[in-house]
Amino acid sequence: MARRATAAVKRESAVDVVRDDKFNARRIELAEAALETLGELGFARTSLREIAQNSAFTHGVFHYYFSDKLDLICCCVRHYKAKCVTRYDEVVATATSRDELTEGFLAKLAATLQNEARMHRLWYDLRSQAMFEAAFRKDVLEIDKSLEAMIWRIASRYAEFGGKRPLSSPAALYALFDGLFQSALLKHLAGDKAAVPELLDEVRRLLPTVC
Amino acid sequence: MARRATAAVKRESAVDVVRDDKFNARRIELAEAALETLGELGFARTSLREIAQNSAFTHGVFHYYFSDKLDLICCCVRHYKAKCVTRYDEVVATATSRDELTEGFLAKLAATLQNEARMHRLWYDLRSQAMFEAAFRKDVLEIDKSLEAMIWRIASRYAEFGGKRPLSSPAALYALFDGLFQSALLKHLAGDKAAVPELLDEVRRLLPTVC
DNA sequence: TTTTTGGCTTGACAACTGTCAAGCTCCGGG
DNA sequence: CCCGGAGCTTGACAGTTGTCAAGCCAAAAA
Repeated sequence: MARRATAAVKRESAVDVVRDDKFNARRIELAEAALETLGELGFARTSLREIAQNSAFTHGVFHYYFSDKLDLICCCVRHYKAKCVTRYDEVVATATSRDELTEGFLAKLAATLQNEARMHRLWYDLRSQAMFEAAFRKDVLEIDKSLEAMIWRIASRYAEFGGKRPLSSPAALYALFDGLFQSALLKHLAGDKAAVPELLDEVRRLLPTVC
Repeated sequence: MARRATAAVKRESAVDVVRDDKFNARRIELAEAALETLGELGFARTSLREIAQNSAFTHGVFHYYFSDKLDLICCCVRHYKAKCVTRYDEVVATATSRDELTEGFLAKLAATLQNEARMHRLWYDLRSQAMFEAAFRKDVLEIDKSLEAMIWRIASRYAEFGGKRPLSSPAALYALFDGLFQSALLKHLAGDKAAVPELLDEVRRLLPTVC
């Protein structure tokens, strides 16, 4: 890990900068591979060797790019964040009416639940891990905040279309939707075909009452 | 595990019944010990030897009383259920007004968050595990249902005092409170002193608007 | 008393874990 | 062309894991 030390040096040469970019790119590549396996097996059952086997590398690389396993997982969490906190922003930006926003949101919600179930169960897994492992807390709390803000943007826009303001706090609103999504995800993974439509119905009914 | 076979036999002698009672009592005793360690370390980091070390027994017993580790954890989950799904029922039964119900509920909520944080983070951990491990799903879904019913009893009683009915579905109501509790728990465990009062404020504000 | 048996311990097993040193390969700069 | 080092692999390490057979001991059964 001499690499991390050079990164701290004030004046880096151009070639060092390039090397650091490559280094970080590989870190992210490895984190992405790790996310795949983590999403498949969950935190408790995922080993470095298993991650490596589902990637183009061998298990030794991870010690070259990460100080230890926690460092890798933290990197995974941070990378995951970037991908998910703007998921609904396009819908918010392009919708021109309440109905359009509603349908766009619901469609994205359903698609997420069906196509990215593994990534989301991992999120819930890691958020639970943060309750035990202090090293995860900072990143997890940050992601939670970002997700809360994302939900708030949707609700605000929705209320705006009706000339109103959301009736509850950002925290309560996020808790509501996150709770519903989590429950639907579990049912969906358990093979409950009704999980997705039930979630959509619930959200469709709820939106006008909270905003 | 010849024991489980005898349990299936139709006509048991009185002595066999006593033996089975002792057997089940010990199972629960071991499950309770396991819950302690699980609440301390979380599912991912808990081994049978660690559980045994925090109990009065040695690691071999667990194979005598449980077919494997999953069997033990399932037993833990089921035992946990019995202890938590009636937590607020006394408050519901004794309250004679909206205010009394509110204050009783909030007090219990705060006490739970402060004194049983470890058991609750374990619940969230195991619920996440259920998204990966099918063996947990049935029990977890059942507990979730029971908890939803518990919240619904509170809300119904609260609404009743106001001569109203809850404004949302049981599922949405549970999602809301569960989401808020989960978020508060994480913040509380992260050392946020404001987590508990913030949760209480939020719930106090929310109750009149949903019921 | 002797025998049996349920309840628990002990110790061993193979597999698996995170970690890391040593060494390989191959590319860029000299 | 050669050489150094970055990037990656290999193999080994010490420790831990779930599992389970063998055996011990006290209490019940004979």
